[in-house]
Amino acid sequence: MSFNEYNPSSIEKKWQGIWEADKAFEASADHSKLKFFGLIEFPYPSGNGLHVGHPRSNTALDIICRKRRMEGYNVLFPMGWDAFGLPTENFAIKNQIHPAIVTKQNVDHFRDQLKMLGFSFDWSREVNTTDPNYYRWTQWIFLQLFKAGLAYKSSMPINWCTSCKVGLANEEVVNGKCERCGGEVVRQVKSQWMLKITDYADKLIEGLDSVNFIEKVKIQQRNWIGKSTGAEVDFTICAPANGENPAVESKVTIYTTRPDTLFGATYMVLSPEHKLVEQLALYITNNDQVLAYKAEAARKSDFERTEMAKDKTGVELKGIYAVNPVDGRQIPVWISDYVLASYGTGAIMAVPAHDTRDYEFAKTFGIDIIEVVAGGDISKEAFTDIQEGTMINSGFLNGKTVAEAKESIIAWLEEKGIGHAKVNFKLRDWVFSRQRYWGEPIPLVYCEHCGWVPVPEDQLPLELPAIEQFVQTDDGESPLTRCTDWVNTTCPHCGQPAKRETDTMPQWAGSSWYYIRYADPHNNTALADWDEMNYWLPVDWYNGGMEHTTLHLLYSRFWHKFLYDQGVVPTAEPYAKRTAHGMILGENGEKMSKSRGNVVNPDDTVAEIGADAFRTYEMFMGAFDQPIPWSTQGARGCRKFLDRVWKLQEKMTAEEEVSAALKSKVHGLIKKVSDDYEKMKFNTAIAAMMAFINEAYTLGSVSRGDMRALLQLLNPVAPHMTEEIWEANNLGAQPIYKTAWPTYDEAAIAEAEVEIAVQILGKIKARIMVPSGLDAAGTEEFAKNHDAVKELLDGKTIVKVIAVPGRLINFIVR
RNA sequence: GCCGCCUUGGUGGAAUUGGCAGACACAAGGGACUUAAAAUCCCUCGGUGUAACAACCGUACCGGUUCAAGUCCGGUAGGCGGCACCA
Repeated sequence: MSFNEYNPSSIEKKWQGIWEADKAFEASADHSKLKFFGLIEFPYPSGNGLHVGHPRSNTALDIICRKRRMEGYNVLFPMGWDAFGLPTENFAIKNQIHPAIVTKQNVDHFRDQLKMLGFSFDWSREVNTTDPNYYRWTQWIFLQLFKAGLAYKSSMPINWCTSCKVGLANEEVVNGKCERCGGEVVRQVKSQWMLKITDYADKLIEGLDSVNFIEKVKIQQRNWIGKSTGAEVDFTICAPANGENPAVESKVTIYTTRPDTLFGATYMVLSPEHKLVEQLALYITNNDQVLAYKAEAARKSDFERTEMAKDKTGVELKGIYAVNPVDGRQIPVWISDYVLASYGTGAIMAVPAHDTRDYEFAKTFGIDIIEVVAGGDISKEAFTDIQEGTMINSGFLNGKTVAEAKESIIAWLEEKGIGHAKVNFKLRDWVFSRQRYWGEPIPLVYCEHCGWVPVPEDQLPLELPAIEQFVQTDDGESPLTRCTDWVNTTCPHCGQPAKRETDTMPQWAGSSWYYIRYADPHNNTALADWDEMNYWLPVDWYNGGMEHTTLHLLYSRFWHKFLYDQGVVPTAEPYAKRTAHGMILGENGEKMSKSRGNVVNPDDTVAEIGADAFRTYEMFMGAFDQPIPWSTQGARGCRKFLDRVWKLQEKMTAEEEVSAALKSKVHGLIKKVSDDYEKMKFNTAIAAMMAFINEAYTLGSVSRGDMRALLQLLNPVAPHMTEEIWEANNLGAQPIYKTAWPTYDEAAIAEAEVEIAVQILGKIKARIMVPSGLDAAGTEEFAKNHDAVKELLDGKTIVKVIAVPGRLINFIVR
């Protein structure tokens, strides 16, 4: 019998055709079967096409899903397109093409590339966020948020990208620059739609306890939400500062996490934007200075503010003072931009002895430092330890620990009615407006009489009007404002003339719920049928990039939890399990980018070594969760491995069963590969298969049974060539993907003999073969009677023996 | 500054979680086949050392626990990621 050369391109096309014709990977409607919903982040179809990073995540979950199907699960492994967004719109502006056309071209290209790689996606459930039948439900969800009071319009200062001319969420600002274009971000007051994600802060933290996310993701989400417990305390502010009876008294509430240090508060700081600064302007004797400082602070971008974090600046509000409520002491009031208007109450009590920032500030401006927790050396630095230390100089708190003092002072404040325990979060509400064309229109109408009125649900989708000019207006408004035919409408409530909202939703909108749509992608009456959601949700395994931890992953958890509270979805969490892949770097070890010229194109690699070898290398190159540089040579090595698998056909005997010579190896391999796939240790699974192949070549032959096991195990990684070998040699009536995942017999794994190390005083002196299955006593007995060991122990007195069955024996001698 | 992770041959990485460090590859060197090259196959491949063994050293560095440490504990240095004046 002679064999053809391994020719990936024809084999891969052939099997992709068969899978498509057979609808091999479509999820079944049979809800009686156990389900498995595997998900990878659907890509943004950029004009550059797929890069080698995409297939890392895709192949990993493709392996898991192919294995699950063979294990008998009803598997849903869908794919779609997160297609709204800026790059497409910018490309459209530059080239005078409608973004919808660009999107279609890009999607077609991406789809071809993904199909080329042989992923077992259920293409019948493909979704596209720019499809009106899809974004109809994105709009519908927004309306539910609006009706529930979680969407509001606000003219708070927002992050404004000077280059994209678009408002950004906090999450989209990286080092003071726009996450997308790298442009300068400044604070600008704009009227924007906001979503109250802060209402879900606690639920988003608590929910983490119920899901199986990698720890890193949980930690990052918790830090981002930034829950802190402390107290709000009312201080009285008096003016003028001279005279026995102040003309004005007003109340300022401060937030602190250290109410225990109240006796150490020697001054107060307001953020420059604090409203009291304006209200008391009349009494502030150095108001010119104050106004100048405010103007300077406002001019600084957030980035500049952070850059200057080390040097504390500020201005004392002369002419007024605050009263420390705990002892009636008069303390000065300052404004400084180290106090943020957007966190807590925008005002703090400053305790320089026990807060590093306050300490720096006090040192700079020569303000009193009063130690109230003993244990540090406040002449050198602030003492901020809360575990150690005893209260001093603190009246009724003296002698208590920090924790005890906290409790007492809060009780005292509550009794006096001037303070209470308070929880704060770093998480900010989500800026949901974009002054852009290529996004979902926000389905609201503004009516002079009725205010903001939702577009009636039966009128959804509210489609994007066809326009020709996609650039923003000169004052940074959405291009939709030019489309007066569309903007001018009637109020759905009172019927009078009204205007549509021209802002669109951010890219995160469509991706916040797409996994739900996969359960029932063609539904025209609901975002998905309840029974379908009830069967498929939650997503059993979601793999993606760490960069989405505080963006997409948090946003979609928020939407899901809201929908759950509304009774729209059946589960409290969207994703049962979350894993993350490491980034693939260029061959020079740097991040792949066009400007660095180190981008590897999957098309070229697949043309050279085939999709199966490409997939194998993506999984073999290193630990799945670590960043790894690409190596063209390494990829070729994986092709060599598949060549050797291919040529193993020539070494196949007529024996149908697993061969006696390889029996323990085959069973061991089944166990190893099965376990490793589940742990995403694809590199060691493939290494084990390579070792098995090497063993088979050394032996000179394999049985048909040996080959079956190997091909089944390798199939999820290299699905095309394994099917081809299987079919060409009639190894089964069914293709591999319809066979059951191989099982192993634990007893069969054991070899007759195993090599163990013999140590004397912990140093390896010899290696001996011992019968397998011996316990510690048996191993010791056997070893002591072994000639080589006898020789080693000759003339020595054994003090102690440690035997680890199957591994080693250690003689402690004198 | 805070939180988290990491550091093993020339390179990517293994090591059943405390039990034979360097699996499996890549690169390199040598050999076979070939007129030659490619492909393929075989051998060598942490360091010192030896004719070859032996022996000794070796998982960033210093110290500790243990019969036994890449793995656990304490400290130091370097790198990566996230947050960053959040009171």
